[in-house]
Amino acid sequence: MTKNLVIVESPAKAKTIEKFLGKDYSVMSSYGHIRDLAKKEMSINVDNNYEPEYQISDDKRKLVADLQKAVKGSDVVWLASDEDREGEAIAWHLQETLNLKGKEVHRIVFNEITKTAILHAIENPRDVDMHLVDAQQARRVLDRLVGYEISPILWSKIKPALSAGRVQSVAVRLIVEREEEVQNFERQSYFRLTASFAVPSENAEKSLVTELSRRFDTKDEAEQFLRKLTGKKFTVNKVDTKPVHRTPAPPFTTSTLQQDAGRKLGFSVARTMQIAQQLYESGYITYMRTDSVNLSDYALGMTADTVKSLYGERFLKQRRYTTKTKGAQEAHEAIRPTNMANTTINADTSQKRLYDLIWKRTLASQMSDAELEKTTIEIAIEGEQEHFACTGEQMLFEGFLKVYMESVDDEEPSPESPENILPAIDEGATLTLQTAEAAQHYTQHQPRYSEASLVKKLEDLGIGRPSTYAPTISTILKREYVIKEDHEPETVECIVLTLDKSLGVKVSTRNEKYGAEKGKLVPTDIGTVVNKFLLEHFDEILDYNFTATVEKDFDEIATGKKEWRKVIDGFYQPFHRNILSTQQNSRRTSGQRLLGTDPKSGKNVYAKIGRYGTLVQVGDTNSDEKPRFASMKKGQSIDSITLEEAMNLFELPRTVGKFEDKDVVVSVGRFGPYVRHGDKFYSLSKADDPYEITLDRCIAIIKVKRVSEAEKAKLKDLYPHTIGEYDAGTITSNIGRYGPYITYNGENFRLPKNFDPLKITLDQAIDVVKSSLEKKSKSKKK
DNA sequence: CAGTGAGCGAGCTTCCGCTTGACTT
Repeated sequence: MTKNLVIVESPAKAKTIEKFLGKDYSVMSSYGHIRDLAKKEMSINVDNNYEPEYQISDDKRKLVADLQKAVKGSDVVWLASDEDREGEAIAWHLQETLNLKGKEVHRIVFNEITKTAILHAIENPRDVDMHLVDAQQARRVLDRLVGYEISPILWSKIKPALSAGRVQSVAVRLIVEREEEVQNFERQSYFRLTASFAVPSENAEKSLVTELSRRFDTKDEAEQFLRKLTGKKFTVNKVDTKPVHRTPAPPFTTSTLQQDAGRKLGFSVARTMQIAQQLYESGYITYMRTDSVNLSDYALGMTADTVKSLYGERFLKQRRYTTKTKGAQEAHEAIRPTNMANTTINADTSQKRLYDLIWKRTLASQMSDAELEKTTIEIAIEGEQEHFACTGEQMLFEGFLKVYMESVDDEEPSPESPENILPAIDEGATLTLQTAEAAQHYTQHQPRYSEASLVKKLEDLGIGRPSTYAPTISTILKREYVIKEDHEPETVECIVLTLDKSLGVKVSTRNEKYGAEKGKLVPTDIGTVVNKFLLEHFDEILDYNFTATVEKDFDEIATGKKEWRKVIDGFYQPFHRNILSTQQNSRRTSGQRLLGTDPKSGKNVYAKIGRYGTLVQVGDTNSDEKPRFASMKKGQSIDSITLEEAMNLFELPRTVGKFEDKDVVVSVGRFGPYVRHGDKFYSLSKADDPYEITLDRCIAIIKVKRVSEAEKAKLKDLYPHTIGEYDAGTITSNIGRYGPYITYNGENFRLPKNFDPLKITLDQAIDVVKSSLEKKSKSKKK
């Protein structure tokens, strides 16, 4: 009997596939890449034709040993990693690493996890495609060269531990440039003229709210026009009705799921991915890292059945979507429920909500267009070129809108509500003007990027992959290139001109709110300075088209038209010369700004980036006397800090007084504001201001901390608490860093939430031990 | 855990893309 070993990338996939194949097949997972360039150094031998030095990743050693063992006991090995560049490389690394000599080795691919697809794949094996592997090697080597050669320049020229890369540096650039636009934006005022007309109808009079076809720049123009309306004749000169269709959005990809979950559920990109992972592992949805909008035949059939049974044939329209995304690799299907018959699932609230979104989007993608009737009414004004107009929509057939409406980003106008029915009206009818007003409005700046809209932009540029969108955001946040910020709305007084039949034009004001934004990405000083430095010296890498350009080369490597080492050499030679000259010739950059002179000493005061963050400095660096330094507070920035604010920073550390014969000193440290009393430190609460806090308040803080410490010490005396004796010895309870736990026979078991570690009975404790041991043995079997 | 920032020099930091599991006190 032939023994077969199939290796896939994901363990959840392995589990599913194992069911489809017979006893002769065992399926294991590689958990993604098993080998990579060593982390420590460049690990690319530039002088030896860019030979990469690969190393089994630390966390994969045991796995590789297990795989090797499995290979030994098999006759045929099937490398079934994903059908894309990275998947091909994984297959090759497996081939290189596992001892496959004497074994029959095949490369197989399937992008649909069904029995038919897998059996078909096994009947059509091939060899590892070295051209595709080389394209991946080129990608990997390029990214390492860029990241590991530019980053050290930043350490020496700006600040240690900074980083640069093909993806992250462009992400930061987008955010910096958007912020510049926002800061340079000057809002323009304009006047919108609206009027309502009485429309006679059977029962009661109805109103028709319309807007003038022209907007005015100034109040005078608006007022003039408004005045002209009195006594004019208004005639309906056009009632235009035409059918419109709306088409559903394609099924979710990683990027569109992140966007929709962000807008509709308020999830961060990372949270969406975490919950999607849980849904995937529970078998509720297909793979969540994908750039494909494609649905398998199986999924199409299943979704069609669901549409028919829930809404009937009339609502069904089968559609196949094709991707327009740059550089998409489409190794997986779109994100969809594994079983459309699961209209809802048994899970926690977040999982349910995300699943619901995926289910609805999938269903809607296979439903009929919504059919609407769009009506435009135009009302001519006697003797004027301008006219009033309004549009309405009436739903004739809901179609997919029955289940799902795609949300849009805040940069786009929100979709009109599908139902806005206008009163019946005839062309040529004369209408009576009810009210008219001209209201001032202001133009608004472009919205700042949210996590999800940044992902969308990166995807449009072809930068980054589904598996890296979330990590990229966390990297630029971790480096403190950008922060997430809320922006309070600004209240602006707007002029409102109302036409009053007897009195003419009445002037009043109305407050409007502008510029409110939540959870948007904003660059920090470091982000801005690093971006400027990179643009000045490495504009090629920061170019929005850099990735697209190198991807073309990678494609040519993949088709065998180019040799990967030559492509890399063509890039590296000039790049490395630039690295050397930048290191040699560029000056240290600190983003320094002169704020003014210290009123006391007359010395210069600067704001700049230092080794540990942004700071203010009094006195010149090269003068005889050592300058004084103070760290900036959270929320302050080089661009916006004033001289006065800067000088205030020097009031710390501040001696507030004496307590028990020891100095009480207030300051701000690495971990926030604190009080020091002798050699003991006490954190200040958020409400306490280190510049204002009194001695009494400091003493109170010290005393409270002492009491709580004493209580903790007392509590500690109670532990370890003896619960009782069992088979192998005493069971005790304790409280550790991660909450209450019990110890038995040298092993620790976490205590479920509803148990009090001091009151738990012996029987309950034994239960906890037993059930934990059961769980452990189960997971071991897996 | 609660400093620092110049300069000296040790030793450290860093990329993108593929995948999940951790198990402490």
